[in-house]
Amino acid sequence: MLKAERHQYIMTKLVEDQKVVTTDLALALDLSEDTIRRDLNELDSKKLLEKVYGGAVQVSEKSANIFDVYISQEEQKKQIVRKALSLLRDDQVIIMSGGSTNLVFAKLIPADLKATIYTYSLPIAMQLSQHPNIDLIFIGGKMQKNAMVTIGMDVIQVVSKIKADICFIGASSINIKQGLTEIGYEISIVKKAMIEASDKVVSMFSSDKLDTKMPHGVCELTKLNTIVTDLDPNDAQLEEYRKSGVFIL
Amino acid sequence: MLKAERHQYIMTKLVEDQKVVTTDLALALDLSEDTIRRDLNELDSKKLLEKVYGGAVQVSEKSANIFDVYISQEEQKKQIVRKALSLLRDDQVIIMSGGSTNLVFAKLIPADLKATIYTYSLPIAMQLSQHPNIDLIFIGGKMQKNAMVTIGMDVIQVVSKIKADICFIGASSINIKQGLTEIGYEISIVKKAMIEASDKVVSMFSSDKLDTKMPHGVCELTKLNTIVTDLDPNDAQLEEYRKSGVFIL
DNA sequence: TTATTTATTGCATACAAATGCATTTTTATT
DNA sequence: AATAAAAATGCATTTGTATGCAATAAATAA
Repeated sequence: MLKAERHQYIMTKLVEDQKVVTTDLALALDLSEDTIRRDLNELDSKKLLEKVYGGAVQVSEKSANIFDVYISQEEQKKQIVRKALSLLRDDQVIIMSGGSTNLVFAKLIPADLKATIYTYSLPIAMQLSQHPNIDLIFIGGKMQKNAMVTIGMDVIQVVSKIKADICFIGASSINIKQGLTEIGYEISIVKKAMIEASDKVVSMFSSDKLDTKMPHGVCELTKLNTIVTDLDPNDAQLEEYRKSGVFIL
Repeated sequence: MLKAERHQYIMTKLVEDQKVVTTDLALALDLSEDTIRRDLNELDSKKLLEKVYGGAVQVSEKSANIFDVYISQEEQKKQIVRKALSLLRDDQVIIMSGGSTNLVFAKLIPADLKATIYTYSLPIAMQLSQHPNIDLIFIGGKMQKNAMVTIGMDVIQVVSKIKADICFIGASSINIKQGLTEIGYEISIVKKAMIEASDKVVSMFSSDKLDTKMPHGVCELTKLNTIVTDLDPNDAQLEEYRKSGVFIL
């Protein structure tokens, strides 16, 4: 009896009885329990069943929701993005980068805003697809799976053809000298293209990103029209940024 | 009796009665109260119920998430797609359309499969972005927000340049004369392009789609290599489809 | 074909999990 | 505060599991 046959038998039995017991299978198939256990582990790793102590059961119905995106310090981020809502106007063409701050922003966009939004972030697109009045365009390409954004030349090509009124760029790091910097090269390129494509550039980030740097430059501070943080615009921490001429919300 | 079964029993009982009592369960399952308590504590730590003095009660309804995608008759769909898993091979280039059946399929793709998958469905991309070994390419364009898929010329252009080994197409309707048909014109066009781009065409759908029609044609039955339904391949309902030469899984 | 490698299987052994019982601690109720 | 029920804790026993190893079967190369 081939292994594949055995697996088929086990899966059939599992559907019939909702469960299988290691010892029963060993008896029925005339094999050692070891072999059965190895089979069950193999099927488990393929997510075809769930191995449990003594046998296996069908894959659990609940299937943990993949679509839950955890947002750290959501309250703080809400405070930031609420300020940025004042920058929105009807009929704008908007580009949004990824990042959890932008995701929170997307959640809070008023239901009556009519606008066209380009994004390359999967969670942001999911969020905006719930919005009744937004024309949503997803910028396709190869997915960077952990960040759930598309990257690469396809993205650059599309972005560079957009003529947007405003773009909202998340920030990994920002400081006076280098301006915006990113940990990933590819993301930095995409953000450069976003900035070129937009009349107005807004960056939202929490204050712990201030005065930090990453390897890949995105743009000088002077390219930014507006930055939005959790701090009061007059906060001492923002002194140098104020001097650079960027508008602080 | 496996522990998993017991937990299942407890959860069922909990839904029926809104509560469970330690001593009753011990009696009903013929186990010591200690074991029941350990079970209840375990389920509590998994947030599946709330342990209280003397037993356990239901956990308060968890908040509905925007990202929750409701799948009707998920069990039936699982049965369908499980059959289709046998069509997957390492190193295939795959195109997947949208639809909840395909979403269920995406969930069940074994973790060790290495493949490249193109899709234009947001939920499917979210799902596949969790998969460790799949190269995922999202096909961008204007979002059709209710279906959470991209549509339009951008999609067609990308799809028509793909050379795929296999495509998985959801079906709105299928019948002998017209073959696959769709309610939306744009989706029908995209699906046509998918079929052209793929060596092998697979369509998965539940049997209630059989012998129904929609306004926009996608393809004749003969263009399909394989169809997968919840029915047994030899079911009388599939008689005419068998005659058409399409392989039925 | 034969030789070599690789995968599969069963066994022995050490290890971990599950369970019930006795005992102590905690909790709810009067 | 007193009491009875429930829960926690430590322990012994049973049962299931992981691991290395050897024998065998299957696949691949020469």
